[in-house]
Amino acid sequence: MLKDKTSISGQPKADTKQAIERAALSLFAERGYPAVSMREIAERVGIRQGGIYNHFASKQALLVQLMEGHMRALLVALDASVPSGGDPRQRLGEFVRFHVLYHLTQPDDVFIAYMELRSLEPAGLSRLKELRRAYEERLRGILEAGRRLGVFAVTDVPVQAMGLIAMLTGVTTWYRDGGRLSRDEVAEIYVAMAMQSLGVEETPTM
Amino acid sequence: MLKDKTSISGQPKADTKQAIERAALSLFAERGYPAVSMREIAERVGIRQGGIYNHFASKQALLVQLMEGHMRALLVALDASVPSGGDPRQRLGEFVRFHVLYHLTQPDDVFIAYMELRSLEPAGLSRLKELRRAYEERLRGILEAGRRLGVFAVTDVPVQAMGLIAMLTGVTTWYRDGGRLSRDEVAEIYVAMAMQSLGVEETPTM
DNA sequence: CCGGTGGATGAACGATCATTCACTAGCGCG
DNA sequence: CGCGCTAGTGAATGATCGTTCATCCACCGG
Repeated sequence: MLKDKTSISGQPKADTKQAIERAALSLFAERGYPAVSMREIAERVGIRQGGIYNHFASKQALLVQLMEGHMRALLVALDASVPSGGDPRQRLGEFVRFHVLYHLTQPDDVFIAYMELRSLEPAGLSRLKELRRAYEERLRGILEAGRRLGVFAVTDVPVQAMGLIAMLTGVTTWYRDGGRLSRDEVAEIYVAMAMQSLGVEETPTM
Repeated sequence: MLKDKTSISGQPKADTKQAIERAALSLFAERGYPAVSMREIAERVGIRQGGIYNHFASKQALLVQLMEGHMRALLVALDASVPSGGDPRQRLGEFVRFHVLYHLTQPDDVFIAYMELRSLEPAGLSRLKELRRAYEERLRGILEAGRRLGVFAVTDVPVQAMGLIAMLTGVTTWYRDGGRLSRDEVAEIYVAMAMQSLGVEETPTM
Protein backbone atom coordinates (compact mmCIF):
# COMPACT_ATOMS: atom_id res chain seq x y z
CA MET A 1 0.00 0.00 0.00
CA LEU A 2 2.90 2.34 0.67
CA LYS A 3 5.82 3.26 -1.53
CA ASP A 4 9.41 2.49 -0.63
CA LYS A 5 10.19 6.05 0.38
CA THR A 6 13.12 6.52 2.73
CA SER A 7 10.73 7.61 5.44
CA ILE A 8 7.21 6.31 5.36
CA SER A 9 6.20 8.02 8.54
CA GLY A 10 7.72 8.71 11.92
CA GLN A 11 9.69 11.80 12.82
CA PRO A 12 12.54 12.12 10.33
CA LYS A 13 11.94 15.86 9.99
CA ALA A 14 9.16 18.24 9.20
CA ASP A 15 9.80 19.27 5.64
CA THR A 16 6.21 18.21 5.05
CA LYS A 17 5.12 21.48 6.56
CA GLN A 18 7.11 23.43 4.05
CA ALA A 19 5.82 21.23 1.26
CA ILE A 20 2.26 22.01 2.34
CA GLU A 21 3.01 25.71 2.36
CA ARG A 22 4.55 25.58 -1.09
CA ALA A 23 1.64 23.61 -2.52
CA ALA A 24 -0.97 25.84 -0.93
CA LEU A 25 0.86 28.92 -2.10
CA SER A 26 0.80 28.06 -5.76
CA LEU A 27 -2.75 26.73 -5.64
CA PHE A 28 -4.11 29.77 -3.80
CA ALA A 29 -2.33 32.08 -6.21
CA GLU A 30 -3.61 30.21 -9.22
CA ARG A 31 -7.25 29.81 -8.36
CA GLY A 32 -7.92 31.71 -5.15
CA TYR A 33 -8.31 30.58 -1.57
CA PRO A 34 -11.99 29.63 -1.63
CA ALA A 35 -11.64 27.60 -4.82
CA VAL A 36 -8.89 25.36 -3.46
CA SER A 37 -9.73 22.35 -1.32
CA MET A 38 -7.63 20.75 1.36
CA ARG A 39 -7.81 17.56 -0.68
CA GLU A 40 -6.05 19.23 -3.58
CA ILE A 41 -3.31 20.61 -1.37
CA ALA A 42 -2.76 17.22 0.25
CA GLU A 43 -2.70 15.50 -3.12
CA ARG A 44 -0.03 17.90 -4.37
CA VAL A 45 2.09 17.16 -1.30
CA GLY A 46 1.54 13.43 -1.54
CA ILE A 47 -0.34 12.86 1.67
CA ARG A 48 -4.02 12.41 2.57
CA GLN A 49 -6.19 15.32 3.51
CA GLY A 50 -6.23 14.57 7.21
CA GLY A 51 -2.45 14.83 7.39
CA ILE A 52 -2.46 18.56 6.86
CA TYR A 53 -4.07 19.03 10.25
CA ASN A 54 -0.94 17.68 11.88
CA HIS A 55 0.78 20.89 10.78
CA PHE A 56 -1.95 23.51 10.54
CA ALA A 57 -5.00 23.92 12.70
CA SER A 58 -7.27 24.91 9.81
CA LYS A 59 -7.37 26.09 6.24
CA GLN A 60 -7.66 29.66 7.51
CA ALA A 61 -4.57 29.24 9.71
CA LEU A 62 -2.67 28.02 6.67
CA LEU A 63 -3.63 31.14 4.74
CA VAL A 64 -2.69 33.45 7.59
CA GLN A 65 0.67 31.73 7.97
CA LEU A 66 1.39 32.19 4.25
CA MET A 67 0.38 35.83 4.13
CA GLU A 68 1.99 36.91 7.37
CA GLY A 69 5.19 35.02 6.64
CA HIS A 70 5.46 36.65 3.26
CA MET A 71 4.80 40.17 4.46
CA ARG A 72 7.35 39.91 7.25
CA ALA A 73 9.96 38.54 4.85
CA LEU A 74 9.13 41.32 2.41
CA LEU A 75 9.68 44.01 5.01
CA VAL A 76 12.95 42.48 6.15
CA ALA A 77 14.20 42.21 2.57
CA LEU A 78 13.14 45.77 1.83
CA ASP A 79 14.95 47.23 4.79
CA ALA A 80 18.04 45.24 3.82
CA SER A 81 17.96 46.57 0.24
CA VAL A 82 16.90 50.15 0.80
CA PRO A 83 18.79 52.05 3.49
CA SER A 84 16.84 54.48 5.58
CA GLY A 85 19.01 57.47 4.81
CA GLY A 86 20.66 59.07 1.82
CA ASP A 87 19.49 60.82 -1.29
CA PRO A 88 15.75 60.28 -1.85
CA ARG A 89 16.26 59.86 -5.59
CA GLN A 90 18.68 57.04 -5.04
CA ARG A 91 16.47 55.50 -2.41
CA LEU A 92 13.48 55.70 -4.72
CA GLY A 93 15.42 53.92 -7.44
CA GLU A 94 16.37 51.19 -5.02
CA PHE A 95 12.83 50.89 -3.76
CA VAL A 96 11.44 50.50 -7.27
CA ARG A 97 14.12 48.04 -8.29
CA PHE A 98 13.60 46.02 -5.15
CA HIS A 99 9.83 46.01 -5.45
CA VAL A 100 9.77 44.97 -9.10
CA LEU A 101 12.43 42.29 -8.79
CA TYR A 102 10.94 40.87 -5.60
CA HIS A 103 7.53 40.72 -7.20
CA LEU A 104 8.92 39.00 -10.27
CA THR A 105 10.82 36.54 -8.10
CA GLN A 106 7.92 35.67 -5.79
CA PRO A 107 4.77 36.51 -7.72
CA ASP A 108 2.63 33.99 -5.89
CA ASP A 109 3.39 35.32 -2.41
CA VAL A 110 2.76 38.85 -3.51
CA PHE A 111 -0.43 38.07 -5.31
CA ILE A 112 -1.91 36.24 -2.36
CA ALA A 113 -0.91 38.90 0.12
CA TYR A 114 -2.69 41.56 -1.89
CA MET A 115 -5.68 39.58 -3.13
CA GLU A 116 -6.72 37.29 -0.33
CA LEU A 117 -7.19 39.95 2.30
CA ARG A 118 -10.90 39.48 1.78
CA SER A 119 -10.59 35.80 2.66
CA LEU A 120 -9.14 36.61 6.06
CA GLU A 121 -11.14 36.52 9.22
CA PRO A 122 -11.00 39.69 11.32
CA ALA A 123 -8.14 38.60 13.59
CA GLY A 124 -5.66 37.95 10.82
CA LEU A 125 -6.96 40.78 8.69
CA SER A 126 -5.98 43.55 11.05
CA ARG A 127 -2.48 42.16 11.47
CA LEU A 128 -1.99 41.93 7.71
CA LYS A 129 -3.33 45.41 7.09
CA GLU A 130 -0.82 46.77 9.55
CA LEU A 131 2.05 45.01 7.79
CA ARG A 132 0.87 46.32 4.45
CA ARG A 133 0.60 49.83 5.80
CA ALA A 134 4.15 49.59 7.14
CA TYR A 135 5.44 48.66 3.69
CA GLU A 136 3.61 51.52 1.99
CA GLU A 137 4.91 53.83 4.69
CA ARG A 138 8.46 53.19 3.52
CA LEU A 139 7.64 54.64 0.12
CA ARG A 140 5.71 57.54 1.58
CA GLY A 141 8.76 58.35 3.67
CA ILE A 142 10.95 58.48 0.58
CA LEU A 143 8.50 60.69 -1.29
CA GLU A 144 8.12 63.00 1.67
CA ALA A 145 11.89 63.30 2.07
CA GLY A 146 12.27 64.13 -1.61
CA ARG A 147 9.47 66.65 -1.46
CA ARG A 148 11.09 68.45 1.46
CA LEU A 149 14.42 68.57 -0.33
CA GLY A 150 12.71 69.83 -3.48
CA VAL A 151 14.03 67.02 -5.67
CA PHE A 152 10.58 65.46 -6.29
CA ALA A 153 7.66 67.20 -7.97
CA VAL A 154 5.02 65.74 -5.68
CA THR A 155 1.50 67.07 -5.74
CA ASP A 156 0.12 64.59 -3.20
CA VAL A 157 2.33 62.17 -1.31
CA PRO A 158 -0.25 59.55 -0.26
CA VAL A 159 -1.97 59.42 -3.64
CA GLN A 160 1.26 59.31 -5.55
CA ALA A 161 2.62 56.59 -3.29
CA MET A 162 -0.41 54.40 -3.87
CA GLY A 163 -0.24 55.11 -7.60
CA LEU A 164 3.39 54.11 -7.75
CA ILE A 165 2.89 50.89 -5.81
CA ALA A 166 -0.02 49.90 -8.01
CA MET A 167 2.01 50.59 -11.11
CA LEU A 168 4.94 48.54 -9.87
CA THR A 169 2.88 45.65 -8.56
CA GLY A 170 1.06 45.46 -11.86
CA VAL A 171 4.20 44.09 -13.44
CA THR A 172 3.16 40.64 -12.25
CA THR A 173 0.06 40.72 -14.45
CA TRP A 174 1.93 40.75 -17.71
CA TYR A 175 5.59 39.80 -17.23
CA ARG A 176 6.61 36.31 -18.23
CA ASP A 177 10.11 34.91 -18.11
CA GLY A 178 11.66 34.24 -21.49
CA GLY A 179 9.92 37.18 -23.09
CA ARG A 180 11.36 40.17 -24.89
CA LEU A 181 12.80 41.76 -21.77
CA SER A 182 14.85 40.46 -18.87
CA ARG A 183 13.80 41.10 -15.32
CA ASP A 184 16.54 43.65 -14.83
CA GLU A 185 15.59 45.48 -17.99
CA VAL A 186 11.97 45.64 -16.86
CA ALA A 187 13.05 46.89 -13.45
CA GLU A 188 15.08 49.70 -15.02
CA ILE A 189 12.12 50.73 -17.18
CA TYR A 190 9.99 50.99 -14.08
CA VAL A 191 12.71 52.97 -12.31
CA ALA A 192 12.72 55.42 -15.20
CA MET A 193 8.92 55.66 -15.15
CA ALA A 194 8.88 56.30 -11.43
CA MET A 195 11.58 58.94 -11.71
CA GLN A 196 9.80 60.65 -14.55
CA SER A 197 6.49 60.60 -12.73
CA LEU A 198 8.18 62.53 -9.93
CA GLY A 199 9.82 65.00 -12.26
CA VAL A 200 13.35 63.80 -11.54
CA GLU A 201 15.57 64.83 -14.41
CA GLU A 202 18.97 63.59 -13.31
CA THR A 203 19.83 61.11 -10.61
CA PRO A 204 22.88 61.49 -8.39
CA THR A 205 25.97 59.33 -8.65
CA MET A 206 24.38 55.92 -7.94
CA MET B 1 -46.61 32.57 3.17
CA LEU B 2 -46.07 35.34 0.66
CA LYS B 3 -45.81 39.06 1.21
CA ASP B 4 -48.30 41.53 -0.27
CA LYS B 5 -45.98 42.60 -3.07
CA THR B 6 -47.65 44.12 -6.12
CA SER B 7 -46.59 41.17 -8.22
CA ILE B 8 -46.10 37.85 -6.53
CA SER B 9 -45.42 35.98 -9.74
CA GLY B 10 -46.75 35.94 -13.25
CA GLN B 11 -45.29 37.92 -16.11
CA PRO B 12 -45.26 41.58 -15.09
CA LYS B 13 -41.72 42.08 -16.40
CA ALA B 14 -38.30 40.63 -16.07
CA ASP B 15 -36.46 43.11 -13.91
CA THR B 16 -35.62 40.09 -11.81
CA LYS B 17 -32.84 39.33 -14.24
CA GLN B 18 -31.27 42.71 -13.65
CA ALA B 19 -31.72 42.31 -9.93
CA ILE B 20 -29.86 39.00 -10.09
CA GLU B 21 -27.05 40.62 -12.04
CA ARG B 22 -26.76 43.46 -9.56
CA ALA B 23 -26.75 41.14 -6.57
CA ALA B 24 -24.22 38.78 -8.13
CA LEU B 25 -22.03 41.70 -9.13
CA SER B 26 -21.61 43.09 -5.66
CA LEU B 27 -21.25 39.68 -4.07
CA PHE B 28 -18.65 38.48 -6.56
CA ALA B 29 -16.72 41.72 -6.16
CA GLU B 30 -16.82 41.50 -2.41
CA ARG B 31 -15.85 37.90 -1.82
CA GLY B 32 -14.95 36.38 -5.17
CA TYR B 33 -16.84 34.10 -7.52
CA PRO B 34 -16.03 30.75 -5.90
CA ALA B 35 -16.91 32.00 -2.42
CA VAL B 36 -20.42 33.11 -3.36
CA SER B 37 -23.25 30.60 -3.53
CA MET B 38 -26.33 30.73 -5.71
CA ARG B 39 -28.35 30.65 -2.50
CA GLU B 40 -26.80 33.90 -1.34
CA ILE B 41 -27.48 35.60 -4.64
CA ALA B 42 -31.09 34.46 -4.61
CA GLU B 43 -31.51 35.58 -1.03
CA ARG B 44 -30.22 39.04 -1.89
CA VAL B 45 -32.70 39.27 -4.77
CA GLY B 46 -35.55 37.99 -2.68
CA ILE B 47 -36.26 34.75 -4.55
CA ARG B 48 -35.38 31.12 -3.94
CA GLN B 49 -32.28 29.55 -5.36
CA GLY B 50 -34.05 27.66 -8.12
CA GLY B 51 -35.46 30.84 -9.55
CA ILE B 52 -32.12 32.04 -10.83
CA TYR B 53 -32.11 29.26 -13.38
CA ASN B 54 -35.12 30.81 -15.08
CA HIS B 55 -32.77 33.60 -16.17
CA PHE B 56 -29.31 32.09 -16.32
CA ALA B 57 -28.29 28.63 -17.38
CA SER B 58 -25.59 28.27 -14.74
CA LYS B 59 -23.43 30.14 -12.26
CA GLN B 60 -20.69 30.25 -14.86
CA ALA B 61 -23.05 31.76 -17.45
CA LEU B 62 -23.97 34.44 -14.94
CA LEU B 63 -20.32 35.34 -14.46
CA VAL B 64 -19.64 35.45 -18.18
CA GLN B 65 -22.66 37.69 -18.73
CA LEU B 66 -21.43 40.11 -16.07
CA MET B 67 -17.88 40.27 -17.32
CA GLU B 68 -18.64 40.46 -21.00
CA GLY B 69 -21.39 43.02 -20.52
CA HIS B 70 -19.10 45.22 -18.52
CA MET B 71 -16.19 45.04 -20.93
CA ARG B 72 -18.37 45.87 -23.92
CA ALA B 73 -19.92 48.81 -22.09
CA LEU B 74 -16.46 49.96 -21.06
CA LEU B 75 -15.20 49.95 -24.63
CA VAL B 76 -18.26 51.80 -25.89
CA ALA B 77 -17.93 54.43 -23.18
CA LEU B 78 -14.22 54.80 -23.83
CA ASP B 79 -14.67 55.37 -27.54
CA ALA B 80 -17.39 57.91 -26.76
CA SER B 81 -15.14 59.82 -24.36
CA VAL B 82 -11.81 59.61 -26.13
CA PRO B 83 -11.85 60.51 -29.84
CA SER B 84 -9.57 58.52 -32.10
CA GLY B 85 -7.73 61.53 -33.48
CA GLY B 86 -6.17 64.71 -32.24
CA ASP B 87 -3.22 65.59 -30.07
CA PRO B 88 -1.91 62.53 -28.22
CA ARG B 89 -1.32 64.57 -25.07
CA GLN B 90 -4.94 65.64 -24.99
CA ARG B 91 -6.11 62.13 -25.79
CA LEU B 92 -3.94 60.73 -23.03
CA GLY B 93 -5.46 63.15 -20.56
CA GLU B 94 -8.93 62.13 -21.62
CA PHE B 95 -8.04 58.46 -21.43
CA VAL B 96 -6.69 58.79 -17.91
CA ARG B 97 -9.61 60.89 -16.75
CA PHE B 98 -12.08 58.47 -18.27
CA HIS B 99 -10.35 55.41 -16.86
CA VAL B 100 -10.08 56.75 -13.33
CA LEU B 101 -13.61 58.16 -13.17
CA TYR B 102 -15.16 55.06 -14.73
CA HIS B 103 -13.29 52.85 -12.27
CA LEU B 104 -14.42 55.00 -9.35
CA THR B 105 -18.01 54.94 -10.62
CA GLN B 106 -18.21 51.21 -11.25
CA PRO B 107 -15.55 49.64 -9.08
CA ASP B 108 -17.33 46.31 -8.80
CA ASP B 109 -17.59 45.69 -12.54
CA VAL B 110 -13.98 46.63 -13.04
CA PHE B 111 -12.73 44.52 -10.20
CA ILE B 112 -14.55 41.43 -11.38
CA ALA B 113 -13.47 41.85 -14.98
CA TYR B 114 -9.84 41.97 -13.94
CA MET B 115 -9.86 39.46 -11.11
CA GLU B 116 -12.21 36.69 -12.09
CA LEU B 117 -10.56 35.79 -15.37
CA ARG B 118 -9.20 32.77 -13.56
CA SER B 119 -12.71 31.64 -12.72
CA LEU B 120 -13.71 31.51 -16.37
CA GLU B 121 -13.89 28.34 -18.35
CA PRO B 122 -11.89 28.35 -21.60
CA ALA B 123 -14.75 29.45 -23.85
CA GLY B 124 -15.54 32.64 -22.01
CA LEU B 125 -11.91 33.27 -21.12
CA SER B 126 -10.72 33.75 -24.67
CA ARG B 127 -13.53 36.17 -25.45
CA LEU B 128 -12.77 38.25 -22.36
CA LYS B 129 -9.05 38.30 -23.02
CA GLU B 130 -9.73 39.68 -26.46
CA LEU B 131 -11.91 42.46 -25.05
CA ARG B 132 -9.29 43.33 -22.50
CA ARG B 133 -6.60 43.41 -25.15
CA ALA B 134 -8.75 45.75 -27.24
CA TYR B 135 -9.03 48.17 -24.35
CA GLU B 136 -5.30 48.16 -23.67
CA GLU B 137 -4.72 48.62 -27.37
CA ARG B 138 -6.43 52.02 -27.20
CA LEU B 139 -3.81 53.26 -24.77
CA ARG B 140 -0.96 51.72 -26.72
CA GLY B 141 -2.25 53.56 -29.78
CA ILE B 142 -2.13 56.88 -27.93
CA LEU B 143 1.38 56.25 -26.63
CA GLU B 144 2.59 55.16 -30.05
CA ALA B 145 1.11 58.27 -31.68
CA GLY B 146 2.77 60.50 -29.09
CA ARG B 147 6.06 58.71 -29.51
CA ARG B 148 6.01 59.23 -33.27
CA LEU B 149 5.24 62.91 -32.85
CA GLY B 150 8.00 63.24 -30.31
CA VAL B 151 5.73 64.60 -27.58
CA PHE B 152 6.07 61.57 -25.29
CA ALA B 153 9.32 60.32 -23.79
CA VAL B 154 8.52 56.65 -24.20
CA THR B 155 11.17 54.04 -23.68
CA ASP B 156 8.90 51.04 -24.25
CA VAL B 157 5.30 51.41 -25.40
CA PRO B 158 3.87 48.04 -24.27
CA VAL B 159 5.54 48.10 -20.87
CA GLN B 160 4.63 51.70 -20.22
CA ALA B 161 1.04 51.09 -21.29
CA MET B 162 0.68 48.22 -18.85
CA GLY B 163 2.36 50.25 -16.13
CA LEU B 164 -0.03 53.14 -16.66
CA ILE B 165 -3.12 50.97 -16.65
CA ALA B 166 -2.03 49.26 -13.46
CA MET B 167 -1.36 52.60 -11.83
CA LEU B 168 -4.75 53.96 -12.82
CA THR B 169 -6.72 50.85 -11.95
CA GLY B 170 -5.09 50.76 -8.54
CA VAL B 171 -7.11 53.80 -7.57
CA THR B 172 -9.94 51.45 -6.67
CA THR B 173 -7.87 49.85 -3.92
CA TRP B 174 -7.64 52.95 -1.79
CA TYR B 175 -10.16 55.59 -2.87
CA ARG B 176 -13.27 55.98 -0.73
CA ASP B 177 -16.01 58.52 -1.28
CA GLY B 178 -16.20 61.19 1.37
CA GLY B 179 -12.45 61.26 1.89
CA ARG B 180 -10.00 64.09 1.57
CA LEU B 181 -10.22 64.31 -2.21
CA SER B 182 -13.11 64.36 -4.67
CA ARG B 183 -13.18 62.00 -7.60
CA ASP B 184 -12.36 64.79 -10.02
CA GLU B 185 -9.43 65.91 -7.93
CA VAL B 186 -8.08 62.37 -7.83
CA ALA B 187 -8.54 62.05 -11.58
CA GLU B 188 -6.55 65.23 -12.18
CA ILE B 189 -3.74 64.00 -9.96
CA TYR B 190 -3.56 60.83 -11.99
CA VAL B 191 -3.59 62.84 -15.22
CA ALA B 192 -0.63 64.83 -13.93
CA MET B 193 1.20 61.65 -12.91
CA ALA B 194 0.61 60.07 -16.30
CA MET B 195 1.78 63.19 -18.10
CA GLN B 196 4.87 63.43 -15.98
CA SER B 197 5.69 59.76 -16.44
CA LEU B 198 5.75 60.42 -20.18
CA GLY B 199 7.84 63.54 -19.87
CA VAL B 200 5.10 65.90 -21.01
CA GLU B 201 5.91 69.36 -19.74
CA GLU B 202 3.07 71.43 -21.12
CA THR B 203 -0.23 70.23 -22.51
CA PRO B 204 -1.94 71.91 -25.46
CA THR B 205 -5.02 74.10 -25.14
CA MET B 206 -7.42 71.54 -23.58
C1' DC C 1 -63.58 33.69 -19.38
C1' DC C 2 -60.38 30.35 -20.27
C1' DG C 3 -56.13 28.12 -21.65
C1' DG C 4 -51.25 28.96 -22.22
C1' DT C 5 -47.11 30.67 -20.49
C1' DG C 6 -43.41 32.94 -17.90
C1' DG C 7 -41.71 32.95 -13.50
C1' DA C 8 -41.27 31.37 -8.80
C1' DT C 9 -41.32 27.59 -5.64
C1' DG C 10 -39.39 24.07 -2.41
C1' DA C 11 -37.79 19.74 -2.08
C1' DA C 12 -34.39 16.73 -3.57
C1' DC C 13 -30.08 15.12 -6.12
C1' DG C 14 -25.25 13.66 -5.79
C1' DA C 15 -20.95 15.78 -5.13
C1' DT C 16 -17.73 18.04 -2.47
C1' DC C 17 -16.44 20.84 1.36
C1' DA C 18 -13.48 21.45 5.99
C1' DT C 19 -12.78 19.08 9.89
C1' DT C 20 -12.47 15.17 13.37
C1' DC C 21 -10.82 10.99 15.11
C1' DA C 22 -9.41 6.31 16.32
C1' DC C 23 -5.70 3.95 14.74
C1' DT C 24 -0.98 2.66 13.38
C1' DA C 25 3.75 2.80 11.89
C1' DG C 26 8.29 4.08 12.78
C1' DC C 27 11.84 6.67 14.99
C1' DG C 28 14.77 8.67 19.01
C1' DC C 29 15.63 8.45 23.74
C1' DG C 30 16.18 6.52 28.07
C1' DC D 1 14.76 -2.92 24.19
C1' DG D 2 10.50 -0.88 24.78
C1' DC D 3 8.07 3.55 25.57
C1' DG D 4 6.22 7.68 23.74
C1' DC D 5 5.94 10.99 20.39
C1' DT D 6 5.47 12.55 15.63
C1' DA D 7 3.22 12.02 11.51
C1' DG D 8 0.17 9.92 8.27
C1' DT D 9 -4.03 7.14 7.40
C1' DG D 10 -8.77 6.33 6.02
C1' DA D 11 -13.24 6.60 7.20
C1' DA D 12 -16.82 9.36 8.86
C1' DT D 13 -19.10 13.86 10.22
C1' DG D 14 -22.56 17.42 9.08
C1' DA D 15 -22.80 21.24 6.19
C1' DT D 16 -23.11 23.32 1.87
C1' DC D 17 -22.43 23.28 -2.95
C1' DG D 18 -24.67 23.79 -8.06
C1' DT D 19 -28.32 22.04 -10.36
C1' DT D 20 -32.83 19.69 -11.48
C1' DC D 21 -37.63 19.13 -11.44
C1' DA D 22 -42.52 18.62 -10.61
C1' DT D 23 -45.68 21.87 -9.25
C1' DC D 24 -48.21 26.02 -8.83
C1' DC D 25 -49.57 30.66 -9.45
C1' DA D 26 -51.01 34.96 -11.77
C1' DC D 27 -51.41 37.32 -15.66
C1' DC D 28 -52.52 38.13 -20.91
C1' DG D 29 -54.40 37.27 -25.56
C1' DG D 30 -58.14 35.36 -27.90
